[in-house]
Amino acid sequence: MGKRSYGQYCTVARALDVIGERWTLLLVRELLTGPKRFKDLLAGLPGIGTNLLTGRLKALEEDGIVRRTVLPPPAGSRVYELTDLGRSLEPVIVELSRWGAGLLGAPRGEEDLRPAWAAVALRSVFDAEAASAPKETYEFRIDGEVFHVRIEGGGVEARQGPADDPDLVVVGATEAFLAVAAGRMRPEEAVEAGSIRASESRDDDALVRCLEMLQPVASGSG
Amino acid sequence: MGKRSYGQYCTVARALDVIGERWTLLLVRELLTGPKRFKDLLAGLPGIGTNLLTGRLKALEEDGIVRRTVLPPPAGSRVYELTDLGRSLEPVIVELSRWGAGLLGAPRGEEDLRPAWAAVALRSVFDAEAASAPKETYEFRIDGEVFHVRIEGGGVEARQGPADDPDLVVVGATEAFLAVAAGRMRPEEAVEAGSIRASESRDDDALVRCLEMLQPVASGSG
DNA sequence: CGGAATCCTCTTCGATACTG
DNA sequence: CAGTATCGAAGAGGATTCCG
Repeated sequence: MGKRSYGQYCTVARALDVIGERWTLLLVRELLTGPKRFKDLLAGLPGIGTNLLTGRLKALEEDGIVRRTVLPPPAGSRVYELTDLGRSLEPVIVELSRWGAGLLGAPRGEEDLRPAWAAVALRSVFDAEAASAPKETYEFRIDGEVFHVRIEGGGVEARQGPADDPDLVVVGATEAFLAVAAGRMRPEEAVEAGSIRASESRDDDALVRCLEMLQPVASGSG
Repeated sequence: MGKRSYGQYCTVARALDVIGERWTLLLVRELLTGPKRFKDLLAGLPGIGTNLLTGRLKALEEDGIVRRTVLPPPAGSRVYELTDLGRSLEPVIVELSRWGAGLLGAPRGEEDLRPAWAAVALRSVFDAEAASAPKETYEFRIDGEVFHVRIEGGGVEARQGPADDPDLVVVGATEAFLAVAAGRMRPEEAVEAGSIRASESRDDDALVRCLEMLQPVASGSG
């Protein structure tokens, strides 16, 4: 069966023909921070069901957005990762994240909460400020999971795993990072309250610079 | 019945909870160029069905993205328009459009084709170059429908209707504009082939500047 | 463990017809 | 025109099972 299409010769419609179905962009979000195994994806997409995940992955593979690979030893696990075309969806996710940040109030009852989602939100906040930022690398330890954000040449990369030689290591809870990224809490508040703290820092200014980049969102988004 | 939600405390998921359903972002695309009546929306979203359009509009109204208004006299028609929150979705549409441009080949058999979609695609191309651009206004007459693009202070606005005092008026066919916006055809080619032409211009350089802004995409997107 | 396939129920979609 | 009502078709989603 051919997939459903809007049947419009339009750039936006064509994009949505490919990545507009339910779960698809969240699947891309999961892969944005690095390759993932099938069961990792299942865990990051609560409620999707194995059949649907299989179907989406197959469609994305056919469209050249996702690729199956085997991780180098000693891992050796079969994983899914984004192709270049898939990674070029990053600006879409970033804008969605920035828009969604304004709608994100307090967690509702029984809503899932994962460290990786805070990493994506942080990435979209830094993205807005990266143009005027110096080259810098931050490591985030969010509820035990480790990510790093590299800011360089106006671009931003957020990936899972530790950074080598980070300028700053920040430790905190998922909800605190999300509250800051969504502009619900000023970064200094979070630091003062102890829900976010610098654990290692190359120089004292690194934390200040990091917080300054997170700052504009708090005031900017209405 | 509450609407379906991913149930994730995540900025991206929250955005998709609101605008992730089928047709919703295309509906926003339609309103991006200005207020529209119900039947205009139906015409711009072939295949949607009246019940679904009604439902989507109602949901968007409840979420503060769309507002019902009456156009000032002599029009006096009931229309739907974007709120500020709705308009802030523009970056999302722009990025989707830029991503989709790379996938947009030649029109497939029986695909719909509307002038307004070319206007949206043009807007997303200009958006990338607006930061370094001077203040300028272009009027586009696409298969008889009139739009204008205003570039000012790094921002871009694309709306339906004529511009007052445009620096340049460009006339052409929908498909030609889309081919250029998608990078399938270099702007000078389109001009040489006569499928796009300047009908009025404040100075001779206006067309050159306009084409230069359209140029980088042709080479940039694979 | 990593997935694919099946079954069943529910919701949503999409097209048409109908009403204020 | 601007919607509501209706109904068959398609997709979502949860459980379970099978296979390598």
